[in-house]
Amino acid sequence: MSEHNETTEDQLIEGRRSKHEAVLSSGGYPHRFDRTDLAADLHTRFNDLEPAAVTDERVSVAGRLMLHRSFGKLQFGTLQDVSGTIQLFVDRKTAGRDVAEEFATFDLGDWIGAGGLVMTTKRGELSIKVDELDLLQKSLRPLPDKWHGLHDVEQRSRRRYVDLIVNQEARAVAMTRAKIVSELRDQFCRRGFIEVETPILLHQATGAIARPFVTEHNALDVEMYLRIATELYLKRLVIGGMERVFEIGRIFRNEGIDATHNPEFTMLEAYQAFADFRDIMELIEKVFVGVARAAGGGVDIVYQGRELHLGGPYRRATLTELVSERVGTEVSLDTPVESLRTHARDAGVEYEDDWSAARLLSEIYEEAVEASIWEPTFVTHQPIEVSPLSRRNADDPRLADRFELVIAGSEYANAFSELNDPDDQRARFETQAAAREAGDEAAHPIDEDYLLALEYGLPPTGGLGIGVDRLVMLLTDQAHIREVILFPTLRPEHGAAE
RNA sequence: GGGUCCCUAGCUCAACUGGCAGAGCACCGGGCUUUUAACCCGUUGGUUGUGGGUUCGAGUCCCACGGGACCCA
Repeated sequence: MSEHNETTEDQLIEGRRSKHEAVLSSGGYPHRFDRTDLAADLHTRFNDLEPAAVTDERVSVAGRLMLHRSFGKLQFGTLQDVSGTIQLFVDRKTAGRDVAEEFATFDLGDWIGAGGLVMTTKRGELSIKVDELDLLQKSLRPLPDKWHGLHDVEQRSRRRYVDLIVNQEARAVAMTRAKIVSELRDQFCRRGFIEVETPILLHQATGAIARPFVTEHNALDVEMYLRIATELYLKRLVIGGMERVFEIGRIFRNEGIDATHNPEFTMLEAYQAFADFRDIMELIEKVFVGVARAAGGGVDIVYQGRELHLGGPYRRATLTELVSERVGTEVSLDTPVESLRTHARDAGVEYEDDWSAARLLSEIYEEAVEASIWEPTFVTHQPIEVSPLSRRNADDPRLADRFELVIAGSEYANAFSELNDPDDQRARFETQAAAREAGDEAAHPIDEDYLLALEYGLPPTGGLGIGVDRLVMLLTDQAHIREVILFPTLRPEHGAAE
């Protein structure tokens, strides 16, 4: 058909485009297509069909043409739909010349619809004996290598649609993520939690210790911030009497990008009135078991080549216990700072001279302990200094009734008995504000409106936050967050504007 | 922010210490009635990320820029 045989990308596109234009000038593409079956359903339904069988079952399927094999008068195609693949069998003799010739003009990647009888080949491959074909939409661009697919990590992220077309793994992760999120929602709804939506665009970024994205509202002529947590709004709702609330939402933190951080990520936060942090531990154990099952792997999984057990109960250990284990001797907030400095040094942890015992302990934990925890562990009773929104422990007010759930060396959940004393909360905010004054941009600002709300009374409440992306990584055995986010944040492709 | 490495055909990858840019897939042409990444035969396809420099000669060496990967902070 073409007089020149050039095959740069433009020319590959040109060949497809001329077929496309031929379709347009002869009436165009169908606006819809009646499909009777998904590929996967056909495989289930005709599982028992013996080789070389032809049924009288007429079906129609639709999807993308992924492979094409031609034998002169016989053609085979692999059609991929959302559920999987099914083979198309085109016999010039039975399908007719028109159908056979049309099929031969299709390019890999084209969206097609096909109708015919269900059959199996001599080798037993379930197929459709095609006698009707529709080209639903041409793909003007060639697909990546049919065997190697698309490997380039950057292109897989930038053109996720291509990744999804050619890489089965990418599709599986996306599907599993959807199941996980759906199961999370279900787990909380089933327990009487009400799903809510709180603002993303705020006058103050509160509820966590992180740098926000800044934007502006034109009509109000004010600077605004994208939320860094949903925490304080959800607690306002508990104050309002919505005793159990949760939100699964996008959170934005203006920080670096690495294997476990994307500037926008998904967090689930839930708050339960009349519960404390110990109740929340039990809740999380149940939720994680349910979610692991929904993800299809069960509670005993393998993450990055190593076994991991998500069936509870999980180990509970205080932060000071874990640090004591690490340094080989009993330490606590009462250990002299000198001695903690020595332990820090021995553990290779750098510190500043003005750090308190609390700060030294949490630093040793973060730098020298957390990464070595493998099986799920509730690390409890963080110092108050690093927990500005947590309730104090009744026995030792220097500690928070708080925990982090650590699995495979990273944090999957953060939870606590919520601080509901408005005066203590004000004092904590003021401490944070002082740190902010001293140059710590990420320190928590004072949220006067939240303090006002607290004065109306927050009942004793347990709350939690779960990093959904990391949970998906865990359950899909992915080492990088970009693999579980369909469109991860990237630099603009052709350099930054300006 | 610091360090190391990578960018070659649409895709996946080659090209010894600087010496004629190549293969497989895809595409195009031919053959083939049960293939499974079909196979066989024959073509075609390149501003080696961009811009400079060194050199008789640069994919290869140097500099800058763009994008990416990994490690560290």
